Amino acid sequence: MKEADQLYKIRHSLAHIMAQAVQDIYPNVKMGFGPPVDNGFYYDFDFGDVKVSEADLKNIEKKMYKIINQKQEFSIFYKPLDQAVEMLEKMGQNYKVEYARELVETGQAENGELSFYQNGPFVDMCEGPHVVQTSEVPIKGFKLDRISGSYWRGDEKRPMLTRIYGLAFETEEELKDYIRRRELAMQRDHRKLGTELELFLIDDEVGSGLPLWLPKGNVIRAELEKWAKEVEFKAGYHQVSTPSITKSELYYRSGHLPYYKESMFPPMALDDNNEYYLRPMNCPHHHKIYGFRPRSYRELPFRLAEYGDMFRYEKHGSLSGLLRVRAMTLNDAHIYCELDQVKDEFKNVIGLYRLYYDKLRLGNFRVRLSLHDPASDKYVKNEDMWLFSEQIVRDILNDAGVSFIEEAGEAAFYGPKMDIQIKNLLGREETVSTCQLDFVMAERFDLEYSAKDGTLKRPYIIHRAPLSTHERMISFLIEFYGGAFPTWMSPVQVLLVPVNEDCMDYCNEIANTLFESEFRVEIDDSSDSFNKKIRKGTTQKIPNIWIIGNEEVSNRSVTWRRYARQQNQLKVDFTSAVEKLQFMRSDRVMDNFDDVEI
RNA sequence: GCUGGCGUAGCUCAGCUGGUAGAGCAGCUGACUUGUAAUCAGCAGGUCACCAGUUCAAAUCUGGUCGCCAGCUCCA
Repeated sequence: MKEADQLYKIRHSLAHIMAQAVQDIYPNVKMGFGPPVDNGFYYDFDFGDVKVSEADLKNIEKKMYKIINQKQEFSIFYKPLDQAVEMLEKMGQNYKVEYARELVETGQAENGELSFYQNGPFVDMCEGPHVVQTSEVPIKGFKLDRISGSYWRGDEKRPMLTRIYGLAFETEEELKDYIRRRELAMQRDHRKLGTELELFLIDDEVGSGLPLWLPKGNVIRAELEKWAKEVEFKAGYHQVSTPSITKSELYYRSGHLPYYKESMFPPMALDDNNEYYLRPMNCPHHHKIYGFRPRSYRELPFRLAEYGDMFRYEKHGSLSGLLRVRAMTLNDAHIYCELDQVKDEFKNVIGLYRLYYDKLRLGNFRVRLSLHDPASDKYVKNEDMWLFSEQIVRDILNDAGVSFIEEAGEAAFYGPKMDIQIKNLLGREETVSTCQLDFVMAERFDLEYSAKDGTLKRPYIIHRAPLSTHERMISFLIEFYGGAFPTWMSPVQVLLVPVNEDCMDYCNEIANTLFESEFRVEIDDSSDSFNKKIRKGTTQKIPNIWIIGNEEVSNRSVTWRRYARQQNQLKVDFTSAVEKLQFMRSDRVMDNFDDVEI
């Protein structure tokens, strides 16, 4: 959506019209920002002591219809700062005054003049553009959606305003279509599917953000771990295991205390006069393994991998299903290497990302080069090192042909990152995977190696987690696959459905054979009807249903009904059916997609 | 943590303006043994999130606590 687009103008104009309607109903309201966004627009208001809730939206909408029908024209005028401030103050718009001053101070106002848009009696400081007349706004193409809080200027220390979101499209059809799509998307919500498919559980008595993985959900974790271990073995990683708890000293050394304290659970005091913390990250433990004895350059790159459990104290309101949790297991590894190895190692990690993402068919992401912010005290103070290592990562990404955007203030406190950002089905964007270049911890932990020239040098450290945490990765996979996993990851790989009792012997024989080959197989020998069994297996999104009737018994075959291709069943003899299944497992075939043949 | 909303059986939900709870699915039992998405019947399931208060009477009204949802802040 570009500024010149009609849709942009419509949404932007609707924000004004909504503010106008709100001001009409609540004359003392103060306005914050009101921009167009992806699906519509929003406007932030300070209602003072008046409580406004979703029940009030209808009323505001009605007012908006009236304004639109009055065919008011949008006109622009300009004022220098002092006159603008005077006018805004007279209007009681103190938030706008603050912003006007800032625009002029930072030179964002052209010729020091601020632009205002007026339609009817309503005036708002604004860059535009807008539609010419309110009649251009499709009266059935918008709908006030929801209401929420939002800090002024996104700063939690400043007042909380009330944000009203509206949906807006060029036609009523598009609006309805959007709402329909959103409802459909809700069916794939990982929290809903997690319960329906018995993947995980979050229990109040255990605690918010502390998921319990049910037997079926744990299969998915186990399969990802198995895969990661194979891949990491081939890539020269060593697997290690370290405890989830540590003394505070480790975190004073690493700098997590105090840098990271607010994201950590409070310490446990024990009678040995030490404080113990649940670990929020695995890195320090791995650094200790590196530092266990003197290292030689011959050992580098030295790669330590662990699916490590971590615990972070996330603010209550930000927890969400498996997407944001307080206990998680990270596909973690640390690569200790020389400076001239950094490039190759980082590129190899990018190779791993590509392997995993291609296989899982995760294509809808963006890559972010996360840089430090010199103005923030969140980061280790060493500007030269920051610029140096940021340039290394930038060069690597360019060399590897990765397209990315750069963002300041998103780095880890100890180094720049390459982050993979994915949007979930509600449109919330999160970092799934991250790869970080660390120029700080080696010194903090006094990590060294004997270089070829006999001197002691500090290794560089690459932190990487291509498969993310199980929690976040699996939440994306559930939503992306709609709960239908490929055979190799699926909690139940084959469901046998006998047509009648005479088929049971053959069914049991098949089940035993598959079980002996360590396939997850079930027989539906319940007294349900045949149709019901098919339905049950399908709603559980089991990838393969094998139907066994008299015909299959007599020629030792199976009728193979794939979840992804329910209309195209295969008749396969038993021996080759097992062979196919073996291949689907060993090759990790993504048979949950209907373009995949088996 | 902040703003707003919500909280009834395992799940999805009904229960009008206060008169101490109901359905479908799931579960259990029995009958039916079925060729591609719900066979029939019966049984069992809830201190209506929790704690106070108002009232003769609270799932319903008020306050608080906890939890969930959306957004903000923060982050894998």
